[in-house]
Amino acid sequence: MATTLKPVKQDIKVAVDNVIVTVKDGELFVLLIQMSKSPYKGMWALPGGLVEQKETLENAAGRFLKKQTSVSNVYLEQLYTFSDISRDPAGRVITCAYFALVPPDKYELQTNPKYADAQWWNIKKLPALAYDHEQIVKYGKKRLQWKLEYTNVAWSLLPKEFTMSDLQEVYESILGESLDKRNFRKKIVEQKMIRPTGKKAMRGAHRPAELFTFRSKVAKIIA
Amino acid sequence: MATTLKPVKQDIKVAVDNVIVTVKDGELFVLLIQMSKSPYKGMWALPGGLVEQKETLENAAGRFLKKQTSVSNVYLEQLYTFSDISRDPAGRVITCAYFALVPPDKYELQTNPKYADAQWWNIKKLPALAYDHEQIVKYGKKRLQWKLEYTNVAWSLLPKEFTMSDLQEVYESILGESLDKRNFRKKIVEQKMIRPTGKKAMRGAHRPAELFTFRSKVAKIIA
DNA sequence: CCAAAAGTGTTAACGCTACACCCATGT
DNA sequence: ACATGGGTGTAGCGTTAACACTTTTGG
Repeated sequence: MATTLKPVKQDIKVAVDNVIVTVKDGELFVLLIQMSKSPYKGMWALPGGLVEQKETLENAAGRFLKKQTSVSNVYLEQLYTFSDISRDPAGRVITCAYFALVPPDKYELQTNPKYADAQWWNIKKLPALAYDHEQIVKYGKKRLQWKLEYTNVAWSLLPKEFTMSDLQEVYESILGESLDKRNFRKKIVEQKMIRPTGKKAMRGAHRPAELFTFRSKVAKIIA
Repeated sequence: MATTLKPVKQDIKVAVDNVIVTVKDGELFVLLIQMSKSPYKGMWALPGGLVEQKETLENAAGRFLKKQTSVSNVYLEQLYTFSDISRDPAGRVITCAYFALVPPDKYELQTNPKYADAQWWNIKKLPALAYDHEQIVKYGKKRLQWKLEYTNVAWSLLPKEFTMSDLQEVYESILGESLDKRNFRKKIVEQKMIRPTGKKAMRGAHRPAELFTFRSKVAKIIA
């Protein structure tokens, strides 16, 4: 690489955008903010913004994540860097997309005065998005599906303790298909990702379900 | 994303670096250039450089690839964007790494006066690399191994016509393990990636081998 | 005729899929 | 007692992995 940094006429701004995902009621949701200024006033977009001079892309993504959801210590992964020349009408901006997985018991949406609104949107029913954000969301969804099959990322979308059905629901909502209960349990048990807590979940007029917890909250390849 | 482009004090340079890979004699090779200026004078590094104001990252990667190898129309994929604050001692530079697969019959190394030298290095015996380039090469190698198993990228590393053994050699050198001849052929034939040309390769004192060619030179997921 | 790589099938183990009934609880 | 979700086993099928000999050429 030849970054001899003689006066170069490069003036490209660097941003990050987060695809923040959670699962509620068996459906996948993405966090979007509503833009309050033109040219995309009123439209929805991924939360993000410019990187600061002295922070890494990952730090920037974490910073914006915290600003919107007040969570930290969640799964955060770089997705892809988008660089179309006219992706931002306001100037030359490239954006590095991250995706974050937020468990349903943890987040609290922040009302940021800078944006008109912030809301979870069902990923199947998204509004029109600003910039190239529709493309980014699609990319993120696909990556999540891959990750789910080959790693233990699912832990990032569940509370500390959960039932086998909760876990299966997460898989089904991400993969978009229903799975066989017995085969699912068998696969999960074989992988040794989770451990029974001994406790039971009493959730209504039926047999209580065993509660599990993840053995390790570190990303691991299980395939 | 809030790129309202009010005067921001962001001054981050954006570069690309290429992990250009080929296979020769059953071994994986990476193209490195030798730096002619301090602070890394004499050390080896990945070919790359700053992105121009009006080009995408992918275009920039293609441009540097062509400069070094005089090839175009080869497989080129974005790897990851590296952004450590002090990864470049000369200033704040983030780099988007790409990897390129070059077939052995196609390239011609360009002698670029800007660099002391450019050479193929066996990936198992790399010299000390400048910047964070060792990390980038490792990352690229891992990605290539994944891609090989789930897609038909191998076409990018072979000449138009090749024998089954040539193909197997590519797989073995990337995966770093030897494969069973019969099972390998069976798998490849089932995947329908290749087609016999009817021709034979006469390469010495042994039975001639059938020559094959790829049906499609477009990246496809085959798993 | 000898050396060298090409080409070819079968079997056993394993993993994946499909599938139906009983259990524990609240009302 | 009934409605609701929780929990369990097995058999068939397809896929993968292991394994050795014959063929065709050049020297």
